[in-house]
Amino acid sequence: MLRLSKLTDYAVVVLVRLARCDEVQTAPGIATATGIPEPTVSKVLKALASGGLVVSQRGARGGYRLMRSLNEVAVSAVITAIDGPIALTACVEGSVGGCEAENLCPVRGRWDPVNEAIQSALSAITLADMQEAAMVRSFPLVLEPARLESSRLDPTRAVS
Amino acid sequence: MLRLSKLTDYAVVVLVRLARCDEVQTAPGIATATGIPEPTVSKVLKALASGGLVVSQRGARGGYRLMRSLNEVAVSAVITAIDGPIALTACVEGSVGGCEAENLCPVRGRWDPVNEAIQSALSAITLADMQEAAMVRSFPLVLEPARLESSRLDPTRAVS
DNA sequence: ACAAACAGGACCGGAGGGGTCCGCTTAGTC
DNA sequence: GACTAAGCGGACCCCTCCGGTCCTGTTTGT
Repeated sequence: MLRLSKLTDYAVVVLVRLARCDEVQTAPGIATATGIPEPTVSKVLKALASGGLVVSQRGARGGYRLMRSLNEVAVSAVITAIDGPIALTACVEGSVGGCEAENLCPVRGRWDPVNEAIQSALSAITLADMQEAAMVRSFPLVLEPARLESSRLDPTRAVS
Repeated sequence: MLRLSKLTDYAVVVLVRLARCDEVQTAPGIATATGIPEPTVSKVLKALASGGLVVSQRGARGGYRLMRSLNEVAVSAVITAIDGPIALTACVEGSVGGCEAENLCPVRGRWDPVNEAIQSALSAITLADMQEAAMVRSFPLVLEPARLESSRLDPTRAVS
């Protein structure tokens, strides 16, 4: 299913929310504004901060602020910040020298072109593009009358 | 991490193995040839058969045969056969009307362009491409002396 | 000094996937 | 026609990972 972690989804919401003004916004404030639980918002923001997508202001009256504007942030950057490096992992990931038949295994390196293709695809899409896509979905009555309803109820609204 | 299921990885190995000859090959035979446990090979082949990537011959002297040649099979087809539709799922997948703030939620539809980009990227790569990439990795001494070793030991050999 | 807010880690519960097994059906072979 | 090799479909378990929460610092404005 090529599942993307839900945290990454939250990250996009938080980043878009952060783009609404230039001043710092607190994690509790974003939580109430977006409906995402506060601890989760905090967790997401920490990851985004360490990923260089937002800057944090500690102490009282602190909060977070966008580092770059939305059209300068690629989706790949968000995914990398939340989920780590983008990779369709082959074999057992994280196990150092775990596969005993490494030399015989015909899989080694096989997914590299796929990884590169996905990487370039995700680098070409910015958060501004995603925001625009969401905007389109906000006016389904005009553009695509049947789409909102079907997509809301159909969990298989996948691309393929 | 954009994790891809290990079963899909196995599927590629199995398909490449199947491409070695036109005659039917049994699941136990492929299991011994690839080192993948026999029940798992069987499971993968079942999924590939229902996905139309291989055809099965039942009964004694039965087995599996490729439906199309490797350069006619896109990676997206394999992923779809094993893992289901390709989608970076937003919100809670499978829950019908689970999100109570659907109209307010700014996420709805946001990932659509990303899904489409990934879909097109995966459709452009065939198993023949992956096989070729694996072949390059088979001669690291000539092409890239340091690559085999580093990639073998480094679980973070991701694209980004 | 106090309080508000971030930082960093520990922790837990549930869902999903890897992997296995079993009974059934099909179809060559002797 | 019986036997057997092989696929078919499903049930099942265990383990890992992720979502989500919490707690204890540390920083900094008031």
